[in-house]
Amino acid sequence: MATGRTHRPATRSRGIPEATVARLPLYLRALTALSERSVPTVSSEELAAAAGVNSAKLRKDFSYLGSYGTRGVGYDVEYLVYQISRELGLTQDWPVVIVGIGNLGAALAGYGGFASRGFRVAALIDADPAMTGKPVAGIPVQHSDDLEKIIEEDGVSIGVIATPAGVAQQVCDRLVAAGVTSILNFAPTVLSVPDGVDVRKVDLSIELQILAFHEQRKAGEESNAEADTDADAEAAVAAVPPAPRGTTGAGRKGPDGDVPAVMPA
Amino acid sequence: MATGRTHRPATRSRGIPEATVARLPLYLRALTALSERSVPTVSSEELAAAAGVNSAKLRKDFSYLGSYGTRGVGYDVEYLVYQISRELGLTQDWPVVIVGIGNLGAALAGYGGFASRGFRVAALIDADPAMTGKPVAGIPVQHSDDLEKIIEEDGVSIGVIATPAGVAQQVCDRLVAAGVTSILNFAPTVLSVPDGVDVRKVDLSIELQILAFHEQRKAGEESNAEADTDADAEAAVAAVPPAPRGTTGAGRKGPDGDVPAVMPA
DNA sequence: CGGTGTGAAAACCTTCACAGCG
DNA sequence: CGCTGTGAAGGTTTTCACACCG
Repeated sequence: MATGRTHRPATRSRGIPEATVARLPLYLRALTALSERSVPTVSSEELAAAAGVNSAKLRKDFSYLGSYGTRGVGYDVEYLVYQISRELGLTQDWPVVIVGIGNLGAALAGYGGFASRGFRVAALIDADPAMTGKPVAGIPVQHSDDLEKIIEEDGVSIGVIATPAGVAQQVCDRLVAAGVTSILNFAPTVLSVPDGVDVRKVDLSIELQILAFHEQRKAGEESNAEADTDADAEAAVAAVPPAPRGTTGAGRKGPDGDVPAVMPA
Repeated sequence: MATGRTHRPATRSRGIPEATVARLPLYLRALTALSERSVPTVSSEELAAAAGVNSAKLRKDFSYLGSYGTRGVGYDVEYLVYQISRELGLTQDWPVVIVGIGNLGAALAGYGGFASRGFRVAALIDADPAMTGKPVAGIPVQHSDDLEKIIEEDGVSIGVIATPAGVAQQVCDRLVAAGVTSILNFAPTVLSVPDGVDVRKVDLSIELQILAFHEQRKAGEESNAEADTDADAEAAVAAVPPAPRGTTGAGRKGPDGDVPAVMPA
């Protein structure tokens, strides 16, 4: 997902796999819940269930961090919470700026999960002068003219972009120029950034589209239960093609149904 | 990510890899932009750049859909838009319900990307009676008592959960019982669902935590280029730890609280 | 020539299954 | 005994590099 540099060419063993890093927050959340209920230890099986993964994966993941469990017993909850927090860098707190205070920005500003886990909303920034000074989630919105100043003064290295797509790249450029090196992008655009800057994106409509894909698949399946869709697909091969422009003879697949109909322009 | 069943044990060739499916929406967006600018054709190189991936990957991805390009030329933009839309199931439109109309729910309701790409917000649902009837993004909020009725009447199969974590599972259960088979979950909880139901989750704080991890890594790197974080980490393991304990001594909660302050390397 | 489509290699991730420790 | 930690196997994804075609 990160557009910037490739993470760790894995010089030697110390590199924790990306896939594992992406799951650490999940484990952390589950552990925090256990900790709040004063549960002292937990087995890989139980923790895995709480985090929604399987236990072998969880143990493998933890093995990259070190040997923090006790055989025959499980993991010490408090201790693991601390180790994972440290690994994720959450024992220090990260000032974060949120740029673009529309509904989404406001939702983010008020999101409890931020403040609780090592992140501090250092500033809310919006380009609309009418917003300036208005408090959102208890924090007064500042005008984007001051973006650079805010970032430098607070030593902000993480920025969240919740602006319309049209201005996302220029906001991004300003953030990066001011010293931000990690960006969480909610705008539906591909951001380009220099090497060394990490970008992660969250795209609502992409997630829905992926669901739609699977949903469609289910719908197509429901007539015949098991070893099925194949015959279907194979059969359709020869039938469909609307031809890119010239010839029809070439194409391979072209699953269900017709061609024309929908699709705007 | 999907908690439900495993997607297609790949009985035969018809399965498009998950990783590819996840990128199709990206390509589609880039293509739509080109289409709006009336660009007739595009090469894998150009399109890959616009979508933020590399061209070999893009060609591989497209090869799973069929041979839709023209050698020496590239891809026909309109044609590809259509093919990908069809593959993703966007040529039909999907009614979607959004449950939980706080800031986030409101942001989702107003998100243009939904309506434009085959999704139709069929209903906004909230448990707060004070919200009932209030229009958000032009759509009147309905009370959650009517959830089942709404879903059945509109034939909704995709639900979005934007409620607080505490009620997410029960909302999920009701959605599923009423016939929803795909869920996009914004609440920071692991949902459990029966087989056949897909869940995707979007978690704001997880994304930030992943960024923090890389950010920390960068910070640790900048003094000495190579293996130093190693010694550091190794040392910390031996020195810091509050000991995996042998005496449970009940739980003190405060996660970060009592743990040694080390770390800032 | 320029650019697609694709086998084959490499990298990465997950799952299995069990040795070994507390 | 119960459960962790981990080599090894199996699967998936990415990348390479080049044959082949318009």
